[in-house]
Amino acid sequence: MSPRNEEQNAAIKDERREQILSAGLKLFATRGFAATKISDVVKKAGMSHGLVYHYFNSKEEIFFELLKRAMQASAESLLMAESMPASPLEKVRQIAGYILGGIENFEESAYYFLIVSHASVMEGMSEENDKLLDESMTAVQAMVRILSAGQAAGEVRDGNPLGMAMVFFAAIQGLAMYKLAIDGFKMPDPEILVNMVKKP
Amino acid sequence: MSPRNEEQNAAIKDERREQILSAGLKLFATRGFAATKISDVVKKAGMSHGLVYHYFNSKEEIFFELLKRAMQASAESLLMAESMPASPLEKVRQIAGYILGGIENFEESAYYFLIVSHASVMEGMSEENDKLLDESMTAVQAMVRILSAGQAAGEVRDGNPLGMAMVFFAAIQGLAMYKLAIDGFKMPDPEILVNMVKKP
DNA sequence: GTCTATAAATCGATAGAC
DNA sequence: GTCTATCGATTTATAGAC
Repeated sequence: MSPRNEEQNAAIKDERREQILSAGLKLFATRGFAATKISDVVKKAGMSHGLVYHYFNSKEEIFFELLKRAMQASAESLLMAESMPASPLEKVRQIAGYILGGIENFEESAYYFLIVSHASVMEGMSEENDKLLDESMTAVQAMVRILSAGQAAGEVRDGNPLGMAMVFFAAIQGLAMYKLAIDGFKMPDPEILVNMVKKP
Repeated sequence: MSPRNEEQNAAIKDERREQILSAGLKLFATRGFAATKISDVVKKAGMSHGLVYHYFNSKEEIFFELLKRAMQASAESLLMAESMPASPLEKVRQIAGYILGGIENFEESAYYFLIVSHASVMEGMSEENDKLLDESMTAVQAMVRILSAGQAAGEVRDGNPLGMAMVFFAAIQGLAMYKLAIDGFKMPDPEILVNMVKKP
């Protein structure tokens, strides 16, 4: 029988890593870092204890990789929405609809939002973690730019755009939490978030 | 030397319990239940390991007592605001200002909000815990009544009052998290939350 | 590459002295 | 009422066989 070549090994390696990350995503999101046991990840990923440590050096490393992806995903989707050909208020509407829709349908996005939430309140983590958290401001800054443009266009209320952006994301994080915590919770109309910033 | 009487013992007992609860409040709020070690509580409360277990039977019992207080406090303050002689929209304004002000000044209220957040995403806890969580709907229901009255009075936007109430509380929970997580974070203008429900 | 068995460290909780 | 010492269970991480 022929030995596996390097490409096949690399493919297996990627697949196993994704299995672990996929299992970790849901567990870390719903239970938090400390409350998630490696044995939970092992069980959900359907592999042995030792194999997880063959692909990741520690529990924190798994969480850290997920956090990195969460940051990148949120920053990218915000920057993409910002670059769309639409009015500022319409961009806000699209962003709200996109994110709340993703959470409602239990897509990965909901879990990623909660990963960020948990990371925010974790203290004493690696310096790299804190560095990543700073990057989370990319999405906030994009929203601030959109709201400022909306104010210039007379579509968005007067007031501090940063304050509005923070309330916007705070509400989304809180709603993501409710979605996981409250059985049968239905996401509210995204237009409620739009109304918050829409000029009367 | 005279022995302590029962009243003095009861006073000591109350004081020690409060020390433990006060330490636990901040730790559970900022780190979550699983990530908070009894040794952390011991250190912060300034007493021995064994003494904590003299006053509480388990780590969960400490958390549970705090959750009970959090639920009662939020329900009471909402019901009190509801009974005030003011227009529905003005009640919303007062509630938003009161809660955000409390969080801004790092009063206990911020920690209590996060206790509820953590309890929401904890699974496999005691049945009593779940029962308490149901009671958290008292505050939501009060807000729904206020918003409905506001709609009848033409002060509040049309739309599902429950959805607005959930976004309202979700935003507050998210902001409480930011306050603890982000160094130097300033609470936004409560009027942003009022704008969300105010009829144009 | 994958698994089982186990080491090493941590943590919640208890026992018993003062 | 309070403390120190320790048990017992759990959990992260590693070692070594296949």
